[in-house]
Amino acid sequence: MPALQFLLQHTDINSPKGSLQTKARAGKITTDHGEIHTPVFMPVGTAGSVKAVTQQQLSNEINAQIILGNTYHLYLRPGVEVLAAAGGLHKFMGWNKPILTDSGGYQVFSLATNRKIAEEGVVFQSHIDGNKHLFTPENVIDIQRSIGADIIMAFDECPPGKSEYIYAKQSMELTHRWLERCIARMNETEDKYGCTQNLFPIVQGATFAELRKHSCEFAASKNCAGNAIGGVSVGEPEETVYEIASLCCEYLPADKPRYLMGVGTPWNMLECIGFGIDMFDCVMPTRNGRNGMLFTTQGVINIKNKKWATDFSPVDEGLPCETSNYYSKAYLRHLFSANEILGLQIASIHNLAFYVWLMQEARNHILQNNYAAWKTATTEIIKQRL
RNA sequence: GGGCAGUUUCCAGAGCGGCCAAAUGGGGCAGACUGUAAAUCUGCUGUCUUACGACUUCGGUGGUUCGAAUCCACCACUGCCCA
Repeated sequence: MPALQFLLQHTDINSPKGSLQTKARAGKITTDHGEIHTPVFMPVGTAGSVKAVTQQQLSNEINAQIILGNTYHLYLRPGVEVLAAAGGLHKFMGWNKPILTDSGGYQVFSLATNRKIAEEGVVFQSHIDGNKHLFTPENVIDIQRSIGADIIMAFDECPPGKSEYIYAKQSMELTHRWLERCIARMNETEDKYGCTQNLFPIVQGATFAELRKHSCEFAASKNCAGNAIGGVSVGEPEETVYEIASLCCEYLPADKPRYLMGVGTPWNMLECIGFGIDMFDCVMPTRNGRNGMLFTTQGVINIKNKKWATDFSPVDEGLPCETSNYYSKAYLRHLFSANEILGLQIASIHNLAFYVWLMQEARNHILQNNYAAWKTATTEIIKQRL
């Protein structure tokens, strides 16, 4: 019995006749750690930290509703024992809102040179010390139980976007068998720390419509609290991501939240909201922020460029974020030039605030029945290079 | 006044007769980054040219040599030491 509830509050389908329509939805997810209004962007806090950002900033300034952690990273460091002794990741890191943990499936992809996949599971070579570790659907569930995540991701294989059909099919089938083992493990283990934990299956199938459809139907048949679409934005063109997301939304249940994993750019998210996606996560606002790329209400800025050296206007005046309003572009560029840590912090806070704000705006416009028009106009602005 | 060391492309600094438009680092300029092995990575950085290539550079002047950033002479600066 999942404690996670999804209330579908409004769909763009209800827009007045004759107006542009999409399949965008506004909803509310309720977990034991609080509510999540969708569409939502979830900042990535891989190793129990959203890089360069404090929990207070996440909560108060960025208005993050939920963050991610990563099974693989947290398992390696600090390890399950420390997390269990702390009473779970929420207490350990001081974050009282919902947490979603990725299963380590993405590391099957990103650490491809250091792992070996088999039916039983995946043997990883730690990127930290080279030690070998076995991940199975069962122990990945156990680890995520110990982390204490509100939303637990099934263990999957995330194949490259350009995978051949045969490989994609076999990989998807393996992911499906692993899903059944994850579900079985969930059923035979208890929630930890007094809060309900909910498993989300992950749809795979690479770029093949037939496989994606089948994978969606398979995931849907498990009747989990929500469903995720994986294996996107892993090397395939943007248009392909849209096709997959759009297709999957047709086959994933409408009364459950849909999570598009690892996506993406601000305009990627706006597009996919239009297909009926509710949840996103991506390292882009933090990683690209640390590398000098700022997403703003006016467009994209490379703050390292000399053109900003004497631009004393705020990083982003159009955003309701104190940090974005307070510091100037010239100052932030200086911090990057001088290799000052504060620069990474400001850029990360700003980008995350922008992502979260963008989702709030999207939600507002869905509720106002004018999402399509707003999306088109907004995309054109925020996509341009300044 | 005497002795020694040095003067290289934006900076620091290699090079000590041809493979040098000149290592390396810094700085500068630009690009990449999508469930984080990333405060990272990749280009470019004398002029002209899409490129091939051509042209002008290594304190100044003059020499030696087929050929000089590299050798010689003088000059100009700079640093250290002795008076």
